Amino acid sequence: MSVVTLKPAAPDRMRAIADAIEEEIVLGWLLPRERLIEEELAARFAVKRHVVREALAELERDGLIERVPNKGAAVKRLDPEEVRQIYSVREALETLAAAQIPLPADPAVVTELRTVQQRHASAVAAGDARAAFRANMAFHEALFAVCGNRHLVELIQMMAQKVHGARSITAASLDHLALARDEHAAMVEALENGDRARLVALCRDHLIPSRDAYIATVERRHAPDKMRSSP
Amino acid sequence: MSVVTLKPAAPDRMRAIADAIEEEIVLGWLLPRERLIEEELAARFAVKRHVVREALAELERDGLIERVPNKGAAVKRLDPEEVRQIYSVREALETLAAAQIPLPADPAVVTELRTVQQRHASAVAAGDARAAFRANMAFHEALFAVCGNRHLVELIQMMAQKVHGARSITAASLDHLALARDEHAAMVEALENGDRARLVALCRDHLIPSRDAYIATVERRHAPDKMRSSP
DNA sequence: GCGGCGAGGATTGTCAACAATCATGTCGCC
DNA sequence: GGCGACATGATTGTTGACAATCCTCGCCGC
Repeated sequence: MSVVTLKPAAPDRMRAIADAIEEEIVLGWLLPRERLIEEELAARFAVKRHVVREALAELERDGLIERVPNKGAAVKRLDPEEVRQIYSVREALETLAAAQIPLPADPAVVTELRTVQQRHASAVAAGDARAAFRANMAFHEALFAVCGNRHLVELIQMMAQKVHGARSITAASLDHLALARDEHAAMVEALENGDRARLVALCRDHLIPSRDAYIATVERRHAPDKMRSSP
Repeated sequence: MSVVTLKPAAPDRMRAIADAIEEEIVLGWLLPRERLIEEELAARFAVKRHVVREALAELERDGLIERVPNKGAAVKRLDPEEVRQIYSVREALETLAAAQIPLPADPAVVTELRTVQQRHASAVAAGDARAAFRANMAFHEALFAVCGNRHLVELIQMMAQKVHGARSITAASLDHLALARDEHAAMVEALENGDRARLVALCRDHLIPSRDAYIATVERRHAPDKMRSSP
C-alpha cells in the first residue's frame, strides 16, 4: 500500500460523507428535524452535489434521515415505540450472535478486543465523545465478528445504525460512557473465561441504558410540539 | 388518495426498475456472472442512465449484484457457505417473528392470508412462475407483518432478498412450488388454531428445501468454471 | 511462435447547467 | 383587519455532454 488512497473513486467519497454526517447526528451536532441541504453540504465537504445526494440516499436507507421529494432531507425523529421495536430486534440479534461465539475464545481475539477496549477507555477518560463513539463501534464490530456469521454481523450493525439518532443523549454522558466501558471489560472477561451465560447476559443488558435514557428523555417532554424554539 | 400516482418522482422509478431486475434474476432470466450494462438497461426501461445507476446501487446493497468500480455490475454468484449463513440468520429471524405473533390470530388476518395463499395456489396451478413468486413474497410479508415489529419484518425481507439469486432453481420447479403451497396452507391452519409450536416449526422447515436445492445444485458441479457456455 | 505493448472501443464516473417543485412573503380584495 | 391568489426565492430533480478508466485485440520485437 503506497499511493492507493489517491484515487478514492466514487463510493469511497460518498461513504466518507455519509459517515461524517452520521457522526454529527450521533454526537448531537445535528438535531432531529434539522434540515440537510445538499448544496450546503457539498460546499462544506468540498464535493459536488451529486455525491452529497448519494450520501443522503444512503443515510435515508440506513434510517438516520428522512427525505420527502422536492422538499429535502432532515434528520429523523425517532418515536419511542419505534425505538423499543428496534432495541427488541437488537436484543434478539446480539444475544443470538453471542450464543454462537465459539468459546473458549481465541487468545488473539481477546487481545485485539482488549486493545480496542482500552482505546475506548482512553477516549472516555479524555472526555472525547467522538473517539469514544468510534472505539465503541469498533469494539462491538470486533466482538460480534467472532460469531463467524458475516451476515448476522451486518444486520447487527445495521440495526445499531438505526438508533444512532437516539444516541446523542448517551453519547455525551460521562456516566453512560463509563458504564459502557466497564461492561465492555466484563464482556472480554467473560469471553476469556468461556462464561457463555454471562456473555449473553452482558450483551443483552448492555443495550438497556441507552434505550431507557432515550425513551425517558423523549417521554419527559411528552408534548414535543408545544414548544417550538429553544427551551 | 386521488391523483398521487401521476408524478412518480424519483424514488419510485428507481424502485420499479430495481424490482424488475430483481424479478429477472429470481426467475433465472439473468444468470450469475451476467453483466448488467447501464446504458442497455436505461434503453430497455426507457429511463435515463442516472436512474439505472441508483437502481443498481440499491441491488448491490441488497446483495443481488456485485459492482466493481469502472468495470460494471454483474449478478452475484452465491457460494454455498454464504447461502448457509444467510439461511441460518433467516431461520433465527423468522422463528423469532413466528414466536411473537399474537395467537389466536385475528380472523381478518387469517382471511387475508388465505386470499393471498389462494393467489399463490392459482399461480402454481397455472405454472406462472412470476405470479407465484409475487404471491409468495406477498404471503410471507403478510404473515410476518402480524408479529407487529416492523423492523423485524424489514430484516426478514432483506435477508430473503439476499438469496433471491439462489432461488432460480426452485422458483421454476413445480415440485417446490407445490410443496411451498401446501406449507403455506398449513401455516394458516396453525395460525387459525393457535398452534404456536406447529407454526414455528413450519416456518423453520419452510426454509430448508430451497436452501438444500441450491446447495445441492452448486456442489454437484463443484468445478463451476469448467464449462463456460450453455449446457 | 510467443510475450510485451500500445491503440481502440466500450463502460463507467463526473460535472455544470437547466427544469420542476415547494415554501414563504407580499399584495390586492373582501 | 383578515383571507386568498400570485410572485419570488430557495431547493431539489433531470438531462446531456465530457472525462477517466478498464478490457480487448492486433502489432511489433524477440
